[in-house]
This record gives sequence, C-alpha cells and structure tokens, in this order.
Amino acid sequence: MLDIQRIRKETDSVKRGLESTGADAAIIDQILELDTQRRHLQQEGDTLRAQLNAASRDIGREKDPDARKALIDAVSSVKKQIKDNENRVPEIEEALNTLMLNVPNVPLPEVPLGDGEDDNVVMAEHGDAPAFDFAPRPHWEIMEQLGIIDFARGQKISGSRFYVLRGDGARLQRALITWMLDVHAREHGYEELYPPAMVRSECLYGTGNLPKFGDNLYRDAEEDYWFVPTAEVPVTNFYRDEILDAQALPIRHAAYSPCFRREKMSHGKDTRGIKRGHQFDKVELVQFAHPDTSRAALDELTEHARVLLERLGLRHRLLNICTGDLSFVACIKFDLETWSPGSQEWLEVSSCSLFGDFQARRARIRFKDEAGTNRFVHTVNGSGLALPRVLISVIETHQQADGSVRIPDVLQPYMGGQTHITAR
RNA sequence: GGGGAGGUGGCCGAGUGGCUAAAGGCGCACGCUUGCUAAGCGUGUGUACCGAAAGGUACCGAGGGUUCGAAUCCCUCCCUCUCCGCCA
Repeated sequence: MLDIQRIRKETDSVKRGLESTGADAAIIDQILELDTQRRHLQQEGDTLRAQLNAASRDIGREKDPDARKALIDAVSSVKKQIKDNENRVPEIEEALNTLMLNVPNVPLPEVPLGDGEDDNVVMAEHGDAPAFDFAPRPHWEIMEQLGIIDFARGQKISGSRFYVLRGDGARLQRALITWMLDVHAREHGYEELYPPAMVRSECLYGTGNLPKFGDNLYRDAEEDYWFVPTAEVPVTNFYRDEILDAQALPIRHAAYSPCFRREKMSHGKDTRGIKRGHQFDKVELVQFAHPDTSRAALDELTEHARVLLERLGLRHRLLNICTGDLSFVACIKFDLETWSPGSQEWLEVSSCSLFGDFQARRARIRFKDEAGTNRFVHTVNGSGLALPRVLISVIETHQQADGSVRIPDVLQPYMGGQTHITAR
C-alpha cells in the first residue's frame, strides 16, 4: 500500500511511476477525490463530537433536574448530525481502502523502463554453458530413467502437474533444502524459521497477494485458512502488528516451506517435467531492513541466493526486471535464472525484491527509530532457492553420458558421501 | 468436541456510568544528587487521523446496542489460558 500522504504530495511522480508499469494512473485521481471527501467528513464529525463531549461534561456538572433536562434536549440535534455523519463515513472509507489496496507499488527510478519480460536487462552472467559430448536430455527423461521420479503415480494420486520424487530424487531435493538452509543460517546470518503453510487471509493482504491475486491461491472451503504460495507470506507476517527495535534491524529469516499455487493463468505452459507444479518446495529469504539501508539489503540478499547457484556449479544470470514486468508489490526486482541444458531454457529460480514500506504498511510492521518515532520497516525477500527448478538444472547440468547424474560436491555430504545417482 | 477463567498502555496491574488516555508499580529517557553502600530525588514517557498552528477526534480484544455521557451496562463474535475427551 502506498502512503496516502505521498499520493497527495507527489501526485505526478506517483502517476508517472504507475504508468511506467502499465497500470492505469486514473485510480490516483479517484483516490484523491475520496481522500478529500473523507477528510472533510472527518473534520465535520470531529467538530460535532467535540460539541457533544463538551455538552456532556456540562450535563454531568449540572445538578438541577430542569436545567439538566434542557441541556439534554439541546444536544439532540448534535446527536442527529453525528449520526448522519457516521452513516456517510463507512462507504467512503471502504471505497478508499479498496482502491488503496489495489494500487501497485511505484518502481524506483533505477528500474529499467520496459513493457514486458523481453525488456528485462541482463546484468550479469556467471559460468559457461556446460559442454557435452552427447545430446543433453531434459530432466524428465533422465529422472524417469533413473527411477527417481514417478509422474504417472503422481497424476493418479493428485492429477496433472503432480509427481512423486522417489529414492535418490527425493533425497537429492532434501539434501538441497538442508544445504541451502545451512548456508543461509550459518554463513549468511539468517535465523531459520519453520512457519505454518496455512495462514489467515489477513496475512495475504499484508504481503499483497490479496485482494488482487486470490484466484492463484488455494483455500479451505469452511474456514479462513489459505495455503501459502510462498513462505514469504508467513515469514513477513511473523512481525505483523509489531514495533521492532531499530538496533535489531536488519532482521534476517530463512524458511523452508511447501508452496501451493493454482497456476490457473498458465494452463498449457510448462506442462512437462517439474518446472511448474501446484505444489513445490522452496527456501525463502526475508529481511526486515531500515529504510536507509534497504536498497543495499536487496543486493546482499540477491548475492546470498546467487552464490548457491555458483556453488552448485550451475550456469546462471542476473536480470534487472523492467517496469512492465515488475510484480504488484515490488519497487525493484532482480531475478536469478539458471540454465537448463536439456530443456534449453533459462529457469527462474529466484525473484529478489525490495518492497519499500509497501508490505510493512499493509502488515503494520514498524520500528522505533533513533528519534523515538515509529516508522515502517522495509521488507526485502527472495527465493534462496526454489527447489524443483534447481533440481532441474542440477540434473540436466550434471548429467553424464551413461545416464547417471553427478552430485555436486557441496551436496555430497548431505547424500552420505554419494557421488552419483545411478539407475537402480 | 465439552466444562471453567480471562482479554486495559513496552510489561505488571487498578479501575463498574461523568473531570480517566486511563491510578500505582516496573521499565525506559533526560536532569539533579553522590555520605543513607550500582543507591536517592525530580521531570517526562501510548498510537492513529485531521489541522499551518492552537487544538480536536478516535482507540481499554473486535463489532453492534443502551445513554446527554461507557474501559465501566447489554448482545454477538474472536482470541488466550486451563480441566476433560480425541490424536500424529
């Protein structure tokens, strides 16, 4: 959510920012109109209530029954006006609030202008494309042949876009999760959390998934429980409605969780393999940062995610996401993509975003600054990393001519010293 | 799922219709003191919104109601704790 004060004071730059993302800036004018009405109503109501309060004090002091009666009668018209005023307020406030919740974040000036993903800027490429003296195969072939995945039974159990990892496939994913969490917790300064995978809707408003993106979420039919699309949701809301110590910032948390997404929008896309499922696993990094250092925190967090790819020996690149491809909540975003030589495509394995106070304002996460003033923190997060796609890249990158897969050195201790996955 | 207790400021804890934003204590901040043993004394210390300011309004789990006036009375809901049942 944007700061209404900012919308009032910097109307033009906010509008320009929104337009650069492809959003319709007309919503800003509607907001300002309602905001004016709201303030007018509030002033009117405050004045009336001040009158009533003063009158009530007088009545309390008046002992003479007749004089008292007269005073009470006199205040009735004020009461009626207050009622009228109160009747008009909710409509305006709800309309205003709805609009505010639907305004996306405004990009930072450094975000490259563009209409869509084709305009994203490649900032860095790391590692060479792996060389093969045979035709590299896609992961679904390799994994099936090794017997470490079962698509058919996954579909039998749960339907399309579900699969079962088995044997060394399941173990490899588990090794990746553990290793990544260990790196973040032991080397990068993140406290590990294991959060709920089901949350109340309020959490999703906090992170910005609701109200606009509810149709990509699964939810309980009877109660207000929603399945998280990412650990970002519970972890960000860990501090909802709290006031943190300035000295405690930045707070860093890493969390593993399963993630659930309907993927309604991408029906026919990515149907082969494990690139896009309704359920997948992910390690998420979240930082709660001081506004003065949040931009640097984004670079730091991005590097924390990137270095994992390097250590896994995967070719990867860093993208600066353009205005037109920015997510609803981000004011700047870097994607990490890793190369999958079998499927011959770049896979997004992490989106690292700075949200400014956009989420903190929705979730009311504040800190007490040096002057003792409560201010909203800035939130930063990114995957570190998304499992299925890292798994794809590991398997396709480290596949061998004989159909086996070499296990990256860093993961071998997590696989009991095993160096290769071979057919059973 | 059934029974009992309770939700007040950073924390503890008063407060049962009016001058209570809310006693007192703790904590914290600033100042003073340094012959009553790392102690004493004083002052200050919630949030949000509107307003140039003065100031005003709202908030004592949430929502609604009664009343000139509610933290205090009534209704509904939520949550926490606890005893019982069930259970990975």
